[in-house]
Amino acid sequence: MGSTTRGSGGETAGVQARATRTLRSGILSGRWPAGSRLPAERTLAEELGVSRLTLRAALSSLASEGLVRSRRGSGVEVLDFRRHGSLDLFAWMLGLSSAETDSQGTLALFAEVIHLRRLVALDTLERAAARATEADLSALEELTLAQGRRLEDPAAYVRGDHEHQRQVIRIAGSIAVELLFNSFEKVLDHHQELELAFMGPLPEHHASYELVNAVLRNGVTPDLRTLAGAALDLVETEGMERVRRRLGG
Amino acid sequence: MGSTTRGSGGETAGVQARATRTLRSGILSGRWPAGSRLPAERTLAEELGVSRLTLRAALSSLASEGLVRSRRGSGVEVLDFRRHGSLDLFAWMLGLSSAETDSQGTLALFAEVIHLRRLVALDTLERAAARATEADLSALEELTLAQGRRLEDPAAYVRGDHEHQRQVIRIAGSIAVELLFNSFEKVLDHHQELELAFMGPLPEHHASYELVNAVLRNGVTPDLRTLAGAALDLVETEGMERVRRRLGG
DNA sequence: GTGGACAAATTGGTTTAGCCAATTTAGCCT
DNA sequence: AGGCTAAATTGGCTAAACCAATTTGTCCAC
Repeated sequence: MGSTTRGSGGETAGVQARATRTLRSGILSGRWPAGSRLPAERTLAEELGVSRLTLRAALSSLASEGLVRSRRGSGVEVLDFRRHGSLDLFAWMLGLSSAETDSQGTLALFAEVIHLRRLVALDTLERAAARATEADLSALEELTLAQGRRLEDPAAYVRGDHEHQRQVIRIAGSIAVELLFNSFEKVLDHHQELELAFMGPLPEHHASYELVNAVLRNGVTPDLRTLAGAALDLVETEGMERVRRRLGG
Repeated sequence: MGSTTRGSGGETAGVQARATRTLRSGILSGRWPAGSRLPAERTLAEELGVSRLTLRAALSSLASEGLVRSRRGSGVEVLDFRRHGSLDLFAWMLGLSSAETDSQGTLALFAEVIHLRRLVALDTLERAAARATEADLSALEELTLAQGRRLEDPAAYVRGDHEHQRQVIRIAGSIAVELLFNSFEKVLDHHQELELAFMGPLPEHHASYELVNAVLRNGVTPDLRTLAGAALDLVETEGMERVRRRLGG
């Protein structure tokens, strides 16, 4: 037909993606509390200014995220994301608290991810040390060298650091940990400035690669295990202190 | 038709759900390798015998699971789930390897989840011990009593055990760990018989609650920490041995 | 031949309209 | 009241069509 029935105002990218974000925010922020029911599809579609089918595609995504559950004839029930959600939700939750300049909430969520990462780090390092081949080790050292060339490009350095971590995880041979790391990465990607604050000065951070590579090459003795654990605790404490300063001012 | 997959994270038996499962299986099994492109929506819809819009709803779910990415004009790209997937995929991966009677793969995946759970268990227990109130403790003891009444109903016992674990996590106050636990639960729900094998005889398992509750009540000293860690390792080793026997015959 | 501009074909994105199926609700009969 | 039936509500799915971005093919100028 004639003129396009485009919604008023600027659209970002994708009507469906926008609807999904709106609904997800509404659920995570408690606007639609767990146990309640969303408005009927036809109503909700009109409220959001999208067609019913676009709305349904959005609901389909939310359902696979464990946020809602639809039952024919009954309606769309809002689930308790603490019981049914996955870690990927953290990225969105961080986005919310950040938008409201809720530095306390942001800090707490960020700290949880960092802590969880630390919990699996030592075990993963051990397993990697037990399985690393010579080719693995030289590949890691190549990544370390590449990181040295990115000291002036923080964004690239962070990406490279993730790649290094992923490589260690692959050597360790745990698909579960790698998938878990994907969730971490989504969170950290949304708050790169916080991760950079956590890392501290990049030259110092870059030096720490040598330590990791040495551990992987020489294996982990029980004594070294205790030592490495303490070192990781220290990294977490000092890093979060930097993040706190960055957020609190 | 199919067995009714109950509530929580499961999928109902609809046309869209079936299409989603088909596509997800195809991707996870490597039929459509990472980096390749799915057939055009119109083609794929006809192949699967669904309308294009139903197919799109399925693709929408897969996209939010990190399995595919569609770009207008270009097509639907299959992503590398090891780089973009979340832990929730484990439930489906286990479903696949089980269907092919691939007991080796099933065992490896199950072991990974158990191991990951053990990695966060001790830390969570410590945090819970540091924060538990009197009300928390009596609530846990109530759950323990309820478990005693379920010794003859394994399915109910497993659900109750998950509830107990979740309660400890809530006391510990970590949303991240609770969301992680949701992913564990999805996996374990799909293989309840393996979790029951892991647990061993229920009366013995039920006795172990007393230990956990005692630790929560008395706090965790450094000595106790080492001891509890060793105990958890033992539980993992013995439990997986039982699972291995169950699978291997 | 080579390179680039440009049109056509391909492909995902979205809307409208409508029918089917399960659930809920309201009213009726006993 | 209590229980059964029919209507209203609500999600599930399909069809046809058009828009927008990308890719591909073609043709012309050099």
